[in-house]
Amino acid sequence: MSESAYDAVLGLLIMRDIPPGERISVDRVGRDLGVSQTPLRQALKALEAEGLVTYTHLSGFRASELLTPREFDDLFAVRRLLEPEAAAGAALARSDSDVEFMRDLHESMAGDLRDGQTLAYSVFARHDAALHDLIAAASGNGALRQTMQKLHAHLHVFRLRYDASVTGEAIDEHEQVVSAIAGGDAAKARTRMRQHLKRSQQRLQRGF
Amino acid sequence: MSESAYDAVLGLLIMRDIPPGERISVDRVGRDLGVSQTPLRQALKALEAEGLVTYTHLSGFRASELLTPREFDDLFAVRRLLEPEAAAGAALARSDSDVEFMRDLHESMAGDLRDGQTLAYSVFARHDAALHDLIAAASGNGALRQTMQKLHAHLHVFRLRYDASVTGEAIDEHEQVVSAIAGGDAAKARTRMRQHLKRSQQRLQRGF
DNA sequence: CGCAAGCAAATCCGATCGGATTTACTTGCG
DNA sequence: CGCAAGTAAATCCGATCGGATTTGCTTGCG
Repeated sequence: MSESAYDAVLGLLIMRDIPPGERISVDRVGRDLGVSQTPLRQALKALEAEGLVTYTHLSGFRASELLTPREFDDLFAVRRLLEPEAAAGAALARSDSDVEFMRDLHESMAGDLRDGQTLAYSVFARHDAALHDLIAAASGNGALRQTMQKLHAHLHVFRLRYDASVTGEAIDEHEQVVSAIAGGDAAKARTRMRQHLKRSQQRLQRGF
Repeated sequence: MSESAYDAVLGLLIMRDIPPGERISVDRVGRDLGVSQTPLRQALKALEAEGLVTYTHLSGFRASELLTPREFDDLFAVRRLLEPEAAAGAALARSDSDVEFMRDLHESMAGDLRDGQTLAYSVFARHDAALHDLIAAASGNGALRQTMQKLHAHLHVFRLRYDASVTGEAIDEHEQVVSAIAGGDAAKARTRMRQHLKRSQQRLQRGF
């Protein structure tokens, strides 16, 4: 039950139902979600360990603040260290089903974009996160994957720029990365992921 | 109070008072530590989020298993991605007090080694973790530092090889890294950290 | 002697209570 | 009218309760 509380609060944070910086009253949120304080406090402590909420003694929990421009850059600097290597590793270690899942995800994104023109950023962010995690998983390095997951890069970025519109560029770059992985070309996968992150950062930076 | 419970359980895990894989009874440990179940379960949930304990519904918590050889290699692969960059960043961004703290720590380690000949590995591991964290902090990249902290590399390695004896090599390598950082030479700091990690991995691997 | 069934102890885990602290509002005084 | 003091409501947070599940032991049967 504390697990469902974790998911519920995570959803509230992602969708900005709890805005960044706002206090999280265990009493109130517990009543809203229909869970008691005990499991909710466990969930909030876990979210604190992941850096998504902060906790102060005798003052309670509050949602983490939005990333500063500096923190945004730092986050992408770490991503640039990790993810190109994940892509390279995936190119060497991927299985057929890995590639299949990536192509499915990519097709789903590309299809949505063709249909509706403006793909809701919330949908894109979720799919994007899933694709990057798939690549990390395909690398076979569990520690690398977990490290990337704990960054919660997509969550932080979405909170920052939840009104962003998605250009087709990101989708194109994904296609480039995925095909390099499918082809087993580690060097190409690495550089294309590096390129994707660089451009993605630039796109999101407009608007700071 | 859940914070002190967190620290207490972390200590039990580090010192193998709770061996890897062993069940953690909330009742029992709570009584031993003199804290109640509510804060203890919060602490355990946080430790679960950090990967140090696992949790199964209706079965409770248990201490994470020891690293497999594969996981050990994966962990060091991630460290090799992160820490050389942290060292390079520290060389560029370090303050005088950063360097001072590093030298103090290093001197403390070197001094202990000269005196007692065989430095207890538990002491070394703690100081080593502190030094690596200092370097990460000096880089100025908070995301990078947090990412390294969440790896809990030193904790996992210590649990694996808690009986290891420390050679002077590690201390020497630290000296090399710190002096490169103090000198502001980013490239040198990067390669020396890379070297240190490589050798450290090799040293610890003997005994698998 | 082996195995299964059943019972008792331990454990899990959410709900709720109560003391302590903080926050917000109101009232009264300068 | 402004500010300070006091009070009430909300909140925090650990302790404890009770129902449900698991685990380990014992007992009895084949």
